[in-house]
Amino acid sequence: MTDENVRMDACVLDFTVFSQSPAAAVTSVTEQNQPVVMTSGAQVVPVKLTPVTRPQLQLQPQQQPQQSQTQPQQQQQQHVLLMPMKGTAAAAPPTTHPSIRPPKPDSPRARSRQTTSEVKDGTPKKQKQCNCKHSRCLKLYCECFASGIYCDGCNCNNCHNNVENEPARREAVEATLERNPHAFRPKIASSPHGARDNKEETGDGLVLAKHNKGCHCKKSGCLKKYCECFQANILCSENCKCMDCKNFEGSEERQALFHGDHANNMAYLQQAANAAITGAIGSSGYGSPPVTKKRKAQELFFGSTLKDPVHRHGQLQQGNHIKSSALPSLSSIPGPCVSNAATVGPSKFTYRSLLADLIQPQDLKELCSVLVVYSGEAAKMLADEKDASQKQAEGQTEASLASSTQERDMHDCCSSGDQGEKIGMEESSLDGADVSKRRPMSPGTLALMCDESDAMFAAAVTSPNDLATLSSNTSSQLPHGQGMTETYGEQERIVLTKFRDCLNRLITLGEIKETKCSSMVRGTDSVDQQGMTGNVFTTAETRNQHDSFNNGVSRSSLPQSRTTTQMFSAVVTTANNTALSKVHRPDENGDVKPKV
DNA sequence: GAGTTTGAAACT
DNA sequence: CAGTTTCAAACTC
Repeated sequence: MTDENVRMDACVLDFTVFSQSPAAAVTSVTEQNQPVVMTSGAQVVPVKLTPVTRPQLQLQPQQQPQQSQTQPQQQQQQHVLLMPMKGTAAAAPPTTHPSIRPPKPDSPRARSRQTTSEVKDGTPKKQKQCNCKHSRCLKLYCECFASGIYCDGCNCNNCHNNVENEPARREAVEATLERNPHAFRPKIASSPHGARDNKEETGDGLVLAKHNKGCHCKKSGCLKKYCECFQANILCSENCKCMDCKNFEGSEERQALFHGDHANNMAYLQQAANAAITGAIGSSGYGSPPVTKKRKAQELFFGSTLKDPVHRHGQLQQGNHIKSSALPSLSSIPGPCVSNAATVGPSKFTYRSLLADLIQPQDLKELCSVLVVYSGEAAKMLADEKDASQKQAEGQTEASLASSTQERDMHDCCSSGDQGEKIGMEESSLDGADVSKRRPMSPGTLALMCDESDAMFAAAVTSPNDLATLSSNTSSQLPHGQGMTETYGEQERIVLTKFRDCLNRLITLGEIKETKCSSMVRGTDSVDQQGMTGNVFTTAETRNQHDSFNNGVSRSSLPQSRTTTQMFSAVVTTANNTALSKVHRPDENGDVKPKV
């Protein structure tokens, strides 16, 4: 038995850490400093669960030799069964970062079901329970077992996935791992480190992770939850061996499925899915009595008509390309593209994010600028409050020097082609005496200021004066010494608070838009699909409503970012009345007023 | 709620 | 490794 690593997650066991050094001891703790049990062999690991998870299970004392701390009873916890790994570190998936790891289904079948069943409309719901009858919940058929947790309150028969049958369960774990050392590893590659490489947000909010093994769907078109990819809300990838796949970006069937209000139009959506699948099957001939259900049938379609039955997914664009020969409406969609109403055509559904026309790149830029300004203001405020006398003692010379230094730093940072590397280089280079000569900005501020493209930032800060003022406001007011960390914390708190306000407003806008869209879908049987195409707010009614957010100004006369801009402005206004009311705001003098 | 469909897992 | 069977969830009626 080799060592294995497990990282605690708020809800489920994250097997991605198996990629870490096998010898590395697990040192993770829960938010409540709950230790992670880390030994060889199958283990019982206490895991703090989110409120949606199951009630706490009893631990076998002998199985938690390192668990010396008493679990707080008020905390709902789940004991995740650590699976023995047999030297699988080499083939482990990318590592993840706890802070940015997205909600990830360890097993698409198991985890995504949990996710979707637990949280709906923001209301936590009880975790799905298995109904195993013949597997004793000791095979991967069992969601609980596959998820590495004990069955608890399930509807299973002859369940052995519990503490009482821990030996049997352990055997089953080992047997499973013997068959497939990666059995308990996440099937969805969702490494944050590689997030920018293999994951990205599509226009409709879909996360482009990859299923490690890929699905093998034949009949569902990968548009039903039978499909692990679909269930995990990811697109099929080149790893998939699915037939007649419609779960690729640009797929109008998929867009039709996702279009509209997910929660309130499931029947509609499913009907759309069925129509899409049925239509595709009919056109492809797959729906006709198949000679065999096996994949040999693929060969019948190869080159015969329209379908590449194997690799017909968006990433490869193979299927899209082939299918487009029969679907001219899609033929103009180049590569992995975001759906475009103009190219899809007036009679086709096209899904777009409800926020698609609310958020523009320049809005993000402006938001960053606003937050940077707030960061500077916060620093200034704190500096004034905490260290007024000290700052005066230090004199203006040093402050000026630091300001100019910081200005240069920021400019260098933001002029760099690779901001991330630049930051890293700066951080590493500041290990020595250099660090004492500079006044580093708050990490959050640095991230805000540097984690955006040069062009965006340059556009946000339209003049060198702005840049200088920003940088000086951001850091030059900071006192030296131990107050720095405290200041950073407060600085980041304020910035994050403002950012949260922005997101809340964005959510509100999206919800309103969503409500309008869904009512549109439900309210009429003859939905103008053209109106639904590309922009869910292209009907007169919704446009008018949307315009209400623009203070009555005709949307056609507005930049599309207007709503977001107003949102940011509202945040600024709010902040003026709250946390930063005491702060001398540069924009009051018109110097560093955010471009919002 | 029963029956069917589906595809992953398990098995041969 | 491919084909077949088993299994439980998803889905349909």
